[in-house]
Amino acid sequence: MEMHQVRYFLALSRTLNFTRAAEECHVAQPSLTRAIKQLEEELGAELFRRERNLTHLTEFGHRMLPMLQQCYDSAASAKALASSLKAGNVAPLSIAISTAVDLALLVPDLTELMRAFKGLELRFLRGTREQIVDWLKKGEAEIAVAGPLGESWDRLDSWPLFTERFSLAVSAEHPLAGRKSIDLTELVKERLLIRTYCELVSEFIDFFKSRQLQLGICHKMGAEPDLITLIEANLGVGMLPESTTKSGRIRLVEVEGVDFKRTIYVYGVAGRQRSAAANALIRLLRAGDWSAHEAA
Amino acid sequence: MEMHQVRYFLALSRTLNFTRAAEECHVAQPSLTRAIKQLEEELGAELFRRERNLTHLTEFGHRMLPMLQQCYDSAASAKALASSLKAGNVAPLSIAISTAVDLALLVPDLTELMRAFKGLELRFLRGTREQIVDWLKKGEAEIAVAGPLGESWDRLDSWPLFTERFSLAVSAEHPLAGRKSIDLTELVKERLLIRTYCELVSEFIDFFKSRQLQLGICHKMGAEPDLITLIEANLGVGMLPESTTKSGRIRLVEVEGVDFKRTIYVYGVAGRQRSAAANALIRLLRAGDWSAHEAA
DNA sequence: AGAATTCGATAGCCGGCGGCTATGGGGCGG
DNA sequence: CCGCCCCATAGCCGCCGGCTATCGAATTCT
Repeated sequence: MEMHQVRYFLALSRTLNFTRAAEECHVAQPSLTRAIKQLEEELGAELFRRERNLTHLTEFGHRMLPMLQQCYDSAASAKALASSLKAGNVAPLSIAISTAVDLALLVPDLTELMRAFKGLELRFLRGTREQIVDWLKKGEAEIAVAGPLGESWDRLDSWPLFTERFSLAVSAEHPLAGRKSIDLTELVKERLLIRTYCELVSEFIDFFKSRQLQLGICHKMGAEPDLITLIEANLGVGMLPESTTKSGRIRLVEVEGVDFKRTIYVYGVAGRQRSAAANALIRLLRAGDWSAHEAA
Repeated sequence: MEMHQVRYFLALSRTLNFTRAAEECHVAQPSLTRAIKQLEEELGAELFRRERNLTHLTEFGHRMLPMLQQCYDSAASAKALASSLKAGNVAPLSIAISTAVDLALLVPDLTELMRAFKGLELRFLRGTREQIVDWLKKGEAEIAVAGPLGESWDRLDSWPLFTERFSLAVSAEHPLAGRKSIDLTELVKERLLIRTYCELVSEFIDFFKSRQLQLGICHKMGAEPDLITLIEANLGVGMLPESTTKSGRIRLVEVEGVDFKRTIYVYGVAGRQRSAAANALIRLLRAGDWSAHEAA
């Protein structure tokens, strides 16, 4: 079954006249006649009853009409959507963001971006390092914002934005809440909430091992807001990057002897064309003022 | 946009590998490559991002996928339905029946027909003489059962079934109910219900005119059951063919001097192939025993 | 009745398009 | 480093869908 046969069939089912249907399709009448014949042969039954001025669809043709109509319509709407996409340029911008990065960091630049690209549609993908690299590879995300993604893929274009310190976050009701700083050994006694989604989590664990320190009971958290909730409820404490938005019911405490830092990067894929919006966002992020978070 | 391009596109969007998609479609890889290129050119944007083992749909390709899938699916289901129709032979039989003919007349033969053609689907069209001829012309009905359709179309194949008399039907409460026969002049004083849908209605009117008789107030009825209802309610009387099914609350009275008859025919269209079921029904009807209705 | 018109089918020609093979080039893995 | 995998390109060939011309039959007009 070929598309032109479907087109001719639909025209003929409207006009019920081979000559006029052919005109409508801008072909000669014998071409249309032959196409209909072929279609009938392929389907195994007559579609039309030819009777000069009484030509009409057979019962069989009647049954075929809706499906062939749908076939043609969906092809037509595909073309229509294609040209509307090209005209309106409504290509959405997909951004992968590490679960360990606070979206609030991007808000000012996203606001600016939306001002520049009216009607731009954003799509946010949240996940771990592995997922982010996968999304970039498969083109499901055009750019990504995350901590270090390692050497997992050499086609990553990366631009550092800023480097920030971690510090201990505790509930306002927590015994340590009033302290300005504590010692590393004090931390071990606490119920520490592990940010399993953090790019540096394995380095973090290794850090304790290298100091011969045994961590106590830890909850493994899968999302930053969940972690914040538990800290607020005083069910644990957590080492949080300073850029993370924290509520008023949380206090920050410096931990002596821990000089843990992370760098946030914006990533793209080398050798892959990016949309104008994606390039603009990269430019905005790189030009942004990150001094509020920058470690001394 | 051609069907093979759509087919190749769908295969490629599954495999994400030009070589394997080509194998799936049983064509050489360059053929598929070219087809995809053409499709992309027609739609005005790239459908795939070619990256060896990371080849994937672009955002644009993602948007096109559902519609092209639907396009292909509906073509496929058209073919599927076609072969299932051919195998199961479930072509419905469309029968046009005059509003003036009681369906009960056909019931015995229809019962027999259904026994012979298990799973046969019937479609009944009810209408006036003009509608019936139109349905036959346009192929919307394969056969028809009605009174005389006139010389309106010379391609009508017609077979008479029986000829029957008309007589006067009145309510059991009507003054004439007890009478065996009345004179034509008595009829004129009654409120006569006119069967506008009857093939013989104009002949009927002409009959009165030719006798110089002025009809009184008449209701114009559009359907036989409505007419029966009004007679039962004693809101009028009607000249009904004897084959019409009447309830127990209706009495028949002969009208002297009126020898009005109608013949019921089964019709087909000359030079048009009929389904086996249609031919069988014609045969059944012609072979039927109509003596119960036949005028003396 | 005869002429003109309409409508679909047929015959036959031609060019383009979709099929193929062979091959190139570039990136990835052993 | 070699070989393989994957896609693109070049170029050839045969089919298929386009066309014109024409016919036959049925319908309409004169």
